[in-house]
Amino acid sequence: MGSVRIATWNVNSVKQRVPRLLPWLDERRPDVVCLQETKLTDDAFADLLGDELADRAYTVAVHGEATWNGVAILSRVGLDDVVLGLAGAPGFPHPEARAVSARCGGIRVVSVYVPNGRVPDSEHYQYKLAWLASLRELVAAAPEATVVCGDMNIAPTDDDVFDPDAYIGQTHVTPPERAALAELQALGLCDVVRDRWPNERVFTYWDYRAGMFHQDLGMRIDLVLAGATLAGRVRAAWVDRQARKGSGPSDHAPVIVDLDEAPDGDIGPVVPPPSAPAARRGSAKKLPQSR
DNA sequence: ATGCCTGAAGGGTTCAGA
Repeated sequence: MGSVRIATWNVNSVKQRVPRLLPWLDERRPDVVCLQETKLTDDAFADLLGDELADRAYTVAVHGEATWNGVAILSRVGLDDVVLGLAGAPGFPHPEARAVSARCGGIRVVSVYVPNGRVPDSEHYQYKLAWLASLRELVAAAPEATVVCGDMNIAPTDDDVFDPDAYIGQTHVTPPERAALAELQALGLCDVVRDRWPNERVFTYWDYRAGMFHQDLGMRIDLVLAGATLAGRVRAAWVDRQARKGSGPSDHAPVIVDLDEAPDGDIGPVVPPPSAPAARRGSAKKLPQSR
């Protein structure tokens, strides 16, 4: 197996994102792509993208539903042992399409869309925590060669939001959520983007409203969490901000990680991404307010 | 003061997102 490029992207409706997704695949040429918020049934996904993805040599594992949620894995380095959903995970009230995993090029890849939580201490927030506990159980079986990719809906630390004060009392930053994420990482998973950019301002999500992207007022909630044998192979790890620009973007940017070939080979030099994120903090700014 | 954008379903408006 040669080097492998793994990407994850919450596309916020694959149907709306086709004009951005296909050119992005052609430009970035990822080997494995984890998608979230596809918002399509599996049949609709196949009708919409089956031919386009086959033309690009991708095999696909989809786990979707109408209207909301939906995850997928695209791979051109093999795709087997597909598992739909998360065994034992709670529903709200019924199981939702928030996880799919497959073995791609010898790597156990998990694409996840963690529940939002809505409001701390709500039923949905409890659902989020319980769902994360189930995810931990799944990963615990074999964390070393596993990579969990997706929209975690948790900012790991205060450095992962543009202004911690703006998030007081909000989901995504509460101690129980961060503890659940830390427990997942305690299985041996590395947050490879933060490890690569320990002191940089790095976000993956910016609200559509109020010019938040233009001002770089965002959050880092889309993560690539790699098991030890994979984390040691990371050559590059970066957020593809270009995909958040222009017309008709998702509100999330893709995260791209390149792994060196051969687990027993030498680790190559760390190559910077095309554009390193700027090291600066935004001024105080309120969040767009909920109704 | 404000759901400030966007997407989806469904129906002329509402919910969800983070």
